[in-house]
Parts: sequence; structure tokens; C-alpha cells
Amino acid sequence: MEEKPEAGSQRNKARSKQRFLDAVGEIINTVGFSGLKVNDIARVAGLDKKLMYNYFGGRDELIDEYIRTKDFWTNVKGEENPVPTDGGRAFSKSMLLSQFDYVFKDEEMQKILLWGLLDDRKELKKLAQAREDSGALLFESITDPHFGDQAKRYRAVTALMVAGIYYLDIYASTQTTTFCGLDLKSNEGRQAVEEAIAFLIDKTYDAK
Amino acid sequence: MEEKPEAGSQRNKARSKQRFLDAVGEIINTVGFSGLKVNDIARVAGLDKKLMYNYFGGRDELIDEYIRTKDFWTNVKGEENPVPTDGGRAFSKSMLLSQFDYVFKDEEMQKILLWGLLDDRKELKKLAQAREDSGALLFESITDPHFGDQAKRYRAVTALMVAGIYYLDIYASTQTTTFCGLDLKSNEGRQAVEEAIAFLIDKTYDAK
DNA sequence: AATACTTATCACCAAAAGGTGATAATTAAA
DNA sequence: TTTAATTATCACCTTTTGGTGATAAGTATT
Repeated sequence: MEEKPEAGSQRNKARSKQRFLDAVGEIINTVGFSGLKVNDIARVAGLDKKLMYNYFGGRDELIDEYIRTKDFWTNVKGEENPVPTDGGRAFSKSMLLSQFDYVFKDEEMQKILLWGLLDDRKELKKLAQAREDSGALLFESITDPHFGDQAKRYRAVTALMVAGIYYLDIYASTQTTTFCGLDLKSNEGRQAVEEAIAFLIDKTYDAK
Repeated sequence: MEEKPEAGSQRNKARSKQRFLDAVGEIINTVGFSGLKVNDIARVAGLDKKLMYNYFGGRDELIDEYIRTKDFWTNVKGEENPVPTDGGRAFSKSMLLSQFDYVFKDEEMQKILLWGLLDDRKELKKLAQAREDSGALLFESITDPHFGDQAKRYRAVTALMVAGIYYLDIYASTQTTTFCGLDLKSNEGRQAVEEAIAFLIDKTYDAK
């Protein structure tokens, strides 16, 4: 029979499933991937681990579903693009700068990015593919037409910047040391990187 | 008593210690960090795990010693620098390009870099600090004097490039997907990144 | 209220992993 | 060659982790 339990009821499958998903997120944030043990997930969720097997099939399937629920990449798309007149210069710049800020603040995002480099889980590959698909829109509709035969170079520049942004933000969150002498946690250090991003994008557009 | 066992003897403490260290490296390369279990390390080393406790104190101390033996950063220093006349432009370029190539080929190096972002092991922090110290030499003696009040921007550009190189190389080795539409395993894709590196360094020097 | 069904817990097992005392085998010293 | 020290193995234990059958507790239907 279909159940539509009232809020506040003691037993609620949907709510329990969500608690497991939340537990995964919490453990990733606090302990790391290595903390994703069956018993610990259940303890954090406040439920019996048996339910994990009943509702998801096991830990791996739970984790896959967790990854699927993370639609991290929606923030990139932003507003609808009315085909800008500057070849996407302003849009590229603001996208990279907001990425630099966003990834720095969202430690869960950092963990997922790292995870993609460590584990060959299918769901993580799908996430990487989703990022690619999202970026492809920008490249194909805006920058490729603008740069013409230099389109590939622009893509390579962007690749370096995006990758650099990811790595620097993760580094900032996990390491105490400086990077190239810059304190990536400080306003001063981050501002230097932001200026460098804007500078490099400008130079790449100027060269066209 | 001090032992100086002849080569070929059946029992040899130094050789056994080395076998444990080698086993750690092999496991990191083939399985990954998660494979560093006490029993597995001993099995790969072909020795009893008890020796691991006797000789190193435990798995953690063994791993620390392994990290210490990895002097990954010697390859950067290269030749002695006779204070170049171009402000380090050629040197910066060739250093970044060789890093891009070197890290791509050395998967153990990739693993260590990743490890530094995951684990807050003291020995890994030391390694990061060693990289910083090594880079500081280049900055302070060559590029800072050249760029004057723009020294910080140059550092930020370099930070983005180095970080981007690390991330792209690790991504290339672990992910099958493209990155910004570039196949980072192919000659074509890698060449595009190399040209972008050279281009961006040139533009940064030209702007001075 | 009796019933069927869903949700949740418990007790328990098996496998994996970490850790150690006793002892054997080899080598060096006497 | 006897003795002492070192190197190495083995058997065994404990803890952690993953996994499941039996059953209780709540919810909906009649």
C-alpha cells in the first residue's frame, strides 16, 4: 500500500532515507571519505544499518545516490545568455572569479572534486561529464565562434585556470602552508589570485 | 652488537626495512592509499608484519619514513642559476613545461600531491614546505626583483599555472573524461596546454 | 478491534584488520 | 663449538567492519 505518513509520525521511510543521505554528507565534511563506514553512517543517521540495506541496497548504492543528489553544477549556468557582444570576455571572467569564491566556501564541493580524482566510481564520472557538458555550452555557443582558429588555445587557457582554481581552493582549505608564497586563506592572497585571473583572461582576449 | 651482514645473507635488517618501504610505494602506485593495510604491506614485502612493528614502530611510522625518503623536489632546482638577463622568462617557461611533463609521467608524484590534499600527516606538510622553500629561491632571487611592484601578480599567475598543471595531470591520469573539451592524454590536448602555458607566461612578462 | 502491511530495532555472525608473546633460525662473538 | 645476539616466523588474540534473520513497534485498512 502507498504510505503518506503525516509529518511528525515516528516512522517515515522518505525521512529516514534522507537522514542516511545527510549522514553521508556530514561524514564527508567532517571526517572525510575514509569515514564512510557502514556502522558510522548508521550511527550518524541515528538509524539501524539494516535500513540502509533495505532502502538503498548497501553502502555503495547509498553513496551513489548521495552523489546523484548533488547538483553542484547548476550554479554555473547562471542567467540565460543573450549572446554577448564581447565574445564572452566579461562572462568568462565573472564565471571564473565566482568559481574561485564558490569552491573556496563550499568544502563539500572540494571533497567531491577530490573524490573524482581518487575513486573511479561511476557516479563520479557522471558528475565530471555533467561539468563537461555544462562547459561545452559556453565554449561552443560563445567563445569558439569568437576565437575562431584560436579556439583551442582559449580552451586550454580556461582549462588551466579552472584546474588551478580547484587546486588552489582545495589547497587553501587543507594545507596551512603558503603556495608560491601566497597565503590563499587571506584576503590579500586571494585578491592577488583574483587579479591574476582577470589579467590572464584579458590578455587572452586582447591577443585575438 | 653492530651487524654488517654480507650481501646475499638470508637475514638482513637493512634490506628488510627497504623491502617494507618499497612495498608502500608499490601499493600506493597500484592500489592507492586505501590499500595501505598492515597485512597487505607485509604480504607485498614478503615479510612478517611483526617486523614492521619492530623496525618502524607501526604502519604510520613506516609511511612517514617512506614519505621522507621521497625527495621528489630535487628535479626542480635544475642547474645553477647565473641570474638570467630576461628576468627568468625562459627559465619560468621551461620549468612549468617540464613540470607539466614530469608530473604527468610520474604517477607516484601525483599520488603524493593528492595525498597532501587529503591527509594532514605531518610528513606531508613537511614535503609541501620543502616545495615552498624551493620555489622561494626562484621568486626572491629572480622574478621578484624583475617585476618590482608587480611581483605579487607574477606569483599569483605562477600559482595558478602550477596548481593548474598539477590538477590537469592528475585528472588526465585518473579520469577518462575530457577537461574543457580537451583530451589531456592525447598529444594534441597536451600540446594545446603547453602552448597556453608559454602564451600566458609571455603575456605576463610583456605586461611588465 | 482485528488485520495486514510497513518501518525500525536487535542480536548475532563472519570476515577483515590490527597487534603481540613465544619461539625458531641464522649470524656474530667468545 | 659453545654462547649470545639478532633476525624472522608463527600462532593466537582483540577490535573493527560488513552483513542478515528474526522480531518488535507503529500505521493503515477493514
